[in-house]
Amino acid sequence: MRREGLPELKNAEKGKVVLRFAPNPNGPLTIGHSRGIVINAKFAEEYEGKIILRFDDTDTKVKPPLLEAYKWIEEDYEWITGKKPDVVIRASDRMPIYLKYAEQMISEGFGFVCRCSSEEFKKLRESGEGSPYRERSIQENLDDWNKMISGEMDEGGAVVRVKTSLDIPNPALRDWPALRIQHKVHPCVGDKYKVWPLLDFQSAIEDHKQGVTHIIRGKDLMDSTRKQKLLYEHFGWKYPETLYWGRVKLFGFGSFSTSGMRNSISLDEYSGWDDIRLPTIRSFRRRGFNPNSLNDFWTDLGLTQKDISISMQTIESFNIKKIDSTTPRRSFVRNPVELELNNLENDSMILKIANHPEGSVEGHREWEISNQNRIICIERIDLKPNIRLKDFASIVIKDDKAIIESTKMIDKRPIVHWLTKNNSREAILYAPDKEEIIIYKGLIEKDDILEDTVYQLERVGFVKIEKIPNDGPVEMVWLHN
RNA sequence: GCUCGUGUGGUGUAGUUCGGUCCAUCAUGCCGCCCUUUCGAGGCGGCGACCCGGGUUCAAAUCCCGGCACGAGCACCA
Repeated sequence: MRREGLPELKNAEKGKVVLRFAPNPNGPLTIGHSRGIVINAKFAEEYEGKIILRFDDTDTKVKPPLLEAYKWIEEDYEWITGKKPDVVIRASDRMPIYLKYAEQMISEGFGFVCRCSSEEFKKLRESGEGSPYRERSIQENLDDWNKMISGEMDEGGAVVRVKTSLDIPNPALRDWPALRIQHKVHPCVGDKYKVWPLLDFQSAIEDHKQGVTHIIRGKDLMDSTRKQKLLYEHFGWKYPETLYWGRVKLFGFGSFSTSGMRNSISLDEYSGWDDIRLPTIRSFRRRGFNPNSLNDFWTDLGLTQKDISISMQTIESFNIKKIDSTTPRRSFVRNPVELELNNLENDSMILKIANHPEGSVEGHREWEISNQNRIICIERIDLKPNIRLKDFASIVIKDDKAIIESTKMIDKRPIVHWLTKNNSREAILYAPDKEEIIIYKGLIEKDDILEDTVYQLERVGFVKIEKIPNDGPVEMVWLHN
């Protein structure tokens, strides 16, 4: 039995599945995030469920939210899935809820305020001891809690912990921290809150409030699941089904973290979040990737807990399959050499060049060749005595003359792409190469090109034309071979 | 160190729940051929893997035991 696509969801009822995708809005989405979007969207489609886009923006210090990123992420999401999420929420909007549950936790004695420093607690945890603050009275805890939320207590002065058994073998789970003090201004809600929940707490509460039935997350969050289950037991809630995926590394891209990219961009090492060297969704979109190929790619990878390394070539091959038949061909001559056509059969003629060799893109371009218009350009690298100008004629090159031998295919000489000088204009192609951008200068067809359109430049590769200015060169960005 | 997870061809992936139909699937990659007026696409063929060692069994990728390797968590990040 061979399985196609994704595995089945446990305890999933059609129409009742609720999923969520929860990024940190400290930057736009990367190609790595797109896995979460694609997989969740796929499951939502299969089970007729809904997806919540939740912004986990409860850290103002280490990964401060970027105000613009909320909008960007919604755009990125929509680009990938072709639709909007069913629900969009921001954790920062829902602070009263989290604080209320935190207080309930303390009042009912399964949470406590711990005044240990992180170093102190680390030592205690290692030796299997509990915090000296864990056995204080509920009233003492509540008093400290009020100092925390009023702003009386300094950052680092205390955290709220979820009380667990100290006998749990996994040290990561013991008395785990749920909320901490952060006085820094939040770009959305200002300085209203002095205490912010940590991911494990905020996410646990919110998943319950939203009725999330299935969580799909990275396996680095396995201990999060375990911590949250402990919290759910305290509250008497039922924890969602949970699935995990492993780490994905993209060959060809170094390790990019959102905060790292943010820093590099602020240092002008990159032109912006859509810099063609960056593995962001915005960059992929800019370069002309088809979002459906991302869907096919991640679905093909499926959902495994293995840590994997993927070649960009694999993603690209999915994209080629998606776009090849609908992408018009054009001619781009790098390092052009001018030649004068000789031996024309007619004084004037119009060449019809198909937009696509298989005809899957309708139409053609018309190139005029005449006695007055007989200068052509080919790439310097193609400068050989006997070549064939694609779709036109076999020629012999002598000095700067291209002497037509025949318009018929008379032998198997190399076929090269070319242009008439009259129908050409300057163009620049920007291609990412690791940390560099390689610039190719050349000539492109003057007519029949459109901005924001993906073309396959014959014998070069797929590109997107970004700008066709009135003056100056056409600007193009590299997609792939 | 403690805890958790993962190990199928170059890269991914199916099969592992209920052992036989698996001399192991599919994709990508690489090689060759065909087709094609692109170094693209398409077609055909080929290459190449069950981490290791024991055990159970008529039979093990699949079950058991023991190693090994890799990754993650043990943050007042997400």
